[in-house]
Amino acid sequence: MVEYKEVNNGIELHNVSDFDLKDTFECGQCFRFDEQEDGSYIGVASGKKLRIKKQGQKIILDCVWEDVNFWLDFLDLEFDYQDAKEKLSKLHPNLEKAAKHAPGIRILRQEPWEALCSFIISQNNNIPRIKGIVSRLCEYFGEKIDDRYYSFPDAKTISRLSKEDLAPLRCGFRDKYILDAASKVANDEINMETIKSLPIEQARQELMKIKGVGVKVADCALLYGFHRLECFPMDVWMKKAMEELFPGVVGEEFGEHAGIAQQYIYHYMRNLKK
DNA sequence: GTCCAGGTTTTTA
DNA sequence: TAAAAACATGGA
Repeated sequence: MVEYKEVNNGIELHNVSDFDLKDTFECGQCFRFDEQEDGSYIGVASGKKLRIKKQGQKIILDCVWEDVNFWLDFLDLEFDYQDAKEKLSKLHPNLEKAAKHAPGIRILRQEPWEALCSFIISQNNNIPRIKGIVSRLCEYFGEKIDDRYYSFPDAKTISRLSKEDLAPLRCGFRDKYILDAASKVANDEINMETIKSLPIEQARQELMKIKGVGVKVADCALLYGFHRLECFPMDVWMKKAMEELFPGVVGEEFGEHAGIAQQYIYHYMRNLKK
């Protein structure tokens, strides 16, 4: 169990291991946490703002006291990643290598709608531009938290917009996909609550009713937005990684925690290229 | 100017 | 049915 106490500059966490800020926030799973000059990260989730930093071995949260449990959950700090890593590492030597490359990754529990919308924007796009579009989406249509930060606009808000309204986002052809997703979620044609407990293939099919959502975007939404760890999203990087590092292996073979393996591998592959 | 980016849809053969 | 091409935008 993670424990915490109030200290002079925030809330100090105890009993946290297998967690690194850079590994977690820069492994490609989220687009709304940015590193600050002092090495801390600031981001927003569910309309709440968090500043988080490492001080020596200690993690310090800067947030409202009442939100601590929300952030512990969001950061997935109660899950035993060491155990998961040990089990995954036994499956393949290259998976062990990948896990050691970014041992502090945790799969964030992002909001379903935000994850879905973000990964619709991600298609045929690069990460800096995805972050820019998501940032403008929040700035234009989210609710103001302070002078610099905004919430992620909900589906109902976006469903009332037109392509013209979305023009300043400069998201290109993805505008119609965002609007289709927003209207289907807002009018309950697709129920996010229901999807949470649906068998994985049915959940995938539900999300794929949205224009612009194929298998990969659906899997990303399920893994990052619904915390369905059995999902193993395959993008161009993962396809390359599987060919080169795991010939003859398919993602399902990594089992109930395949999604965690996917993050280790994705991050590892991208850093190999540099 | 060309190529490419955490894909998907549409068109073509 | 399967393989190309198109899709907006912007940085390299």
